[in-house]
This record gives sequence, C-alpha cells and structure tokens, in this order.
Amino acid sequence: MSSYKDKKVITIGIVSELTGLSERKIRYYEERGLIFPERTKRGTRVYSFMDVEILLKIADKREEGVQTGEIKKDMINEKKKSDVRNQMLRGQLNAHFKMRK
Amino acid sequence: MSSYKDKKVITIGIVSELTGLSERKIRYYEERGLIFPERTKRGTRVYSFMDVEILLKIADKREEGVQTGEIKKDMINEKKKSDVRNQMLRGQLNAHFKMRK
DNA sequence: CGTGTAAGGAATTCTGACACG
DNA sequence: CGTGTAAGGAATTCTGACACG
Repeated sequence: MSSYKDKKVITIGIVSELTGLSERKIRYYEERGLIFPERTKRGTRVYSFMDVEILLKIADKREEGVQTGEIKKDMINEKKKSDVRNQMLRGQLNAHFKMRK
Repeated sequence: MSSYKDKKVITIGIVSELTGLSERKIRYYEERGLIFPERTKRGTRVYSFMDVEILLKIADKREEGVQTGEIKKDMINEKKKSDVRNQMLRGQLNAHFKMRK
C-alpha cells in the first residue's frame, strides 16, 4: 500500500525547488492544515512526492484566487468521495468472494 | 521511463537514516564510483530511492567482505547483462513489428 | 488573509586531512 | 583499503515576530 510516492524524505529546500513555492508559503500551508510533513529526529520537515503534488495543486488554486480555507474544504470533500467509492468497491468484492473480516 | 524512484531529491542525512550507513561511507562509495548523486545549486548531494537501494546492496556486499573494486565490477557486469537482454528484446520487437528507427 | 523579511540559534553539509590498520 | 574524527566555513532549517494590506 505504501510506496516511494508516500515516503517522507524530501527537505523543504528541495520541495521549494520542485514546486517553485517559497519556504514561507509551504510552511504556511502546513499551518492551515493543507499539508502534513513529518519531522526528522532533529525537527526538520520532510515531505513525500505525494506532498509535492498536493502543493502543486494548492499553487494552482491559489493562483485562481481560492483561499486556503476553501482549498481545505475541497480536499476534504474529494477524500470523502474517494472513501465512498472505496467502501462501495469493498462491499462488492465482499459480496462476490464472500470474504470474512 | 523516469519515475519517483529515479528522481534525486534526498539529502545525505536522510539517506544515512534510510540505509544505516554513515555519511562518511556514503561519500566514500561515491569516491570509488559506486554511486552517483547529483548536486543542488549550492553543492549539496541529493540521492534517489534507487540510489538508496544500491547503497543497501553495497552494504550487504561489504558485510560479506567484498571490496569496493569488486563491487564495482559486479555492478558493471550486471549492467552489461541487462543491456544485452534489452538489445535482444529490442531486436525481437523490431523484427516483429518492423519498426523503423 | 497570505506572504515577505530580518533575527538568532541550532543542525547540516562540504572538503581536505590525519589516524589506524 | 575502508572508515572514524576534529576543523572551519558555508548553507539550511526552525520559530516567533513585525510589516503590509
């Protein structure tokens, strides 16, 4: 389930280069709950490629003038929709294979 | 052809954590031509997940007592074998589909 | 609200060298 | 040969704050 894409290994300077966003912006989006880096033992933020992609989407929305609060709502909504789809898929698979929990 | 696995974005401290190797060892293996990190504008080494995997293999070999020169030869040999296979595959595909260059 | 910046400290990374074996 | 370490400098990252709007 977990892959290179989700492994948090990229420091903020590299993420800044990769996304074109300032470190200030990246930290601010975290403050607003849009992105969730992990921390090394020493407290340095580390991001995944997935995080980089999310940041690029955030950058697009921000350019359109969408506020961080709106962006967060959208992201939560998309997650809900995705969860619902997964639940349905799970239900169908269970019905088909009569899997036990 | 290129993916997250090959993107050089991980700094040496993280690589050290990921592999359990000291930074000294990692730099030394580069010196001996076993690993090829890129550099950021500022000169900091950056590695890919593929590099991390290569380093783990190197660590195994070293534990077996294999010297860096031997390890390098082995790696070059494996690459040659892989290249030969790819050439053959390419040849068969070309013959089958009569592809032009 | 979103972002820039100066501030000071702590941790990171780099290179070249000496050490040991 | 392979790896540790101390050395000094340069670049990174962190936090909390002030600024502007």
